[in-house]
Amino acid sequence: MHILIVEDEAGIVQFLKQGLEEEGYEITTTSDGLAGFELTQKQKFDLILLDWMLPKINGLDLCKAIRIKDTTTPILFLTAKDTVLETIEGLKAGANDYIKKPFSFEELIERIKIHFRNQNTPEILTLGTIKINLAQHTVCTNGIEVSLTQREFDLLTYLVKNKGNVCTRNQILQAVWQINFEYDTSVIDVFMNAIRKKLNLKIEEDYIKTIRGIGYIAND
Amino acid sequence: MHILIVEDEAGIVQFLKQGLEEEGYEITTTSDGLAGFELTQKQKFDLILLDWMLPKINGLDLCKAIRIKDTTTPILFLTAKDTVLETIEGLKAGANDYIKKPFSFEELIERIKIHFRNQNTPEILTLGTIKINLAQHTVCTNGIEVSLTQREFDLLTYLVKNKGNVCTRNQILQAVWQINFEYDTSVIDVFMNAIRKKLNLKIEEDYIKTIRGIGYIAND
DNA sequence: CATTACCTTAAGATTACCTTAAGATAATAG
DNA sequence: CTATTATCTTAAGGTAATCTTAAGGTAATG
Repeated sequence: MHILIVEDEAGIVQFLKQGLEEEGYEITTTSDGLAGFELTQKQKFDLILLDWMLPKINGLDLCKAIRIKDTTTPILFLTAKDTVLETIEGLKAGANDYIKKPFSFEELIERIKIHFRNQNTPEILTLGTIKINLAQHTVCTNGIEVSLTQREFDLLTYLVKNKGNVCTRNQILQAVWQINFEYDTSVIDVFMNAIRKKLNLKIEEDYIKTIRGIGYIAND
Repeated sequence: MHILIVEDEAGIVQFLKQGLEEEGYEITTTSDGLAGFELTQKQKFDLILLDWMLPKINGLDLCKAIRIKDTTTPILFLTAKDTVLETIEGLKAGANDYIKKPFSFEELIERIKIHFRNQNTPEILTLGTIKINLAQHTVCTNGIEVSLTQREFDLLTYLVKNKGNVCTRNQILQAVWQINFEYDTSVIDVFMNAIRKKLNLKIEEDYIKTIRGIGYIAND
């Protein structure tokens, strides 16, 4: 679990980083809002801790900016601005929690954990007659096991997890290949081809549809 | 959205029920923990507000009991027990938030909304009987799916997003074609034609009207 | 009635995707 | 540590969908 901390007071950063690392989280820190924003656009974090008063872009605006593209990553304010109005403003900006300084580290941990609690995705994903068993790392179509390579498996899983929504090529590259920038490659095509072959999907057969110019979509 | 309130102080119940109903939520209330538990086993709520001190079963135990079978429904504590230790205990029992009395009703609303935020009602744009589903990248007219190409889709989406406002040809070129300078082309016409054909729009039919000399306007 | 803007169609150009194969890399076994 | 194998990535040719251009027709405007 990778947490981004955007905070400019070195002491607090140090305190948080150390404490959270002891809890087993991977931590990235930055001290100004602009750098924080750029980080969030380049890579995906599992959770973001935000101070309100920050150089360049303040926490509130940063929160809003992140939420334009990303509506799911939990954002927790951690700030000395403690009035009700400020709290409401923070939450309205898209934050998931608003914790006032001074705070109990123990409580912070618990409030962070809330957001990781229900990330245990079901063990078996389905797409029509295709079954993906995440625990066993196996894929069956019509009851017959099909052997997929790692990348094939990851790609298929990603599409199925986002069943019903278009996945853009860039989103796929980010999620499956961890390539974070605009990049001209045709790997996706090659793997889509492999998957379709192994699962006997015709292109017209709509379990996985190509959306020209955008990406792909999985659907039962 | 259906909220269960488990709280034994009649005044608070009344206050919450009324306020939340005004916000458009459906409210069920009960004043003791056991009844609350039985309700949760019988029906599914979208969110649960819990007091700590309750007759028969206290809020903490109730929370744990609910979490045995149901790990997803958001549970919010709303209690006068305000120490850090109690907060942590509440969160560890499986609650999603812990709000201390006295609380601001406005803040409560925001903290409730957090949990409904990503119940992603798919973003659907409409224009009369035409529905555009952005996530699925599909367009339906009178319930029948119509297949549009990328450009057609972008153009239609742009017009519908600006429903009620005239879009000039230059604005359209900028938004859909990323052409930023005065440019003599008739692509727009070609695509408008294609869209109208595919969606069975007559020119007199006013979902999309031509504003001669200016551009186009979409309207229900 | 002349002019202008828009509609419509079709053909050529372009782009995106599919497919295959070969070279590069990583994992595994000898 | 090297050989072998499996997997990943790059590259390139083919194909089909899509986009753009262009040109003739039609309706609106003054």
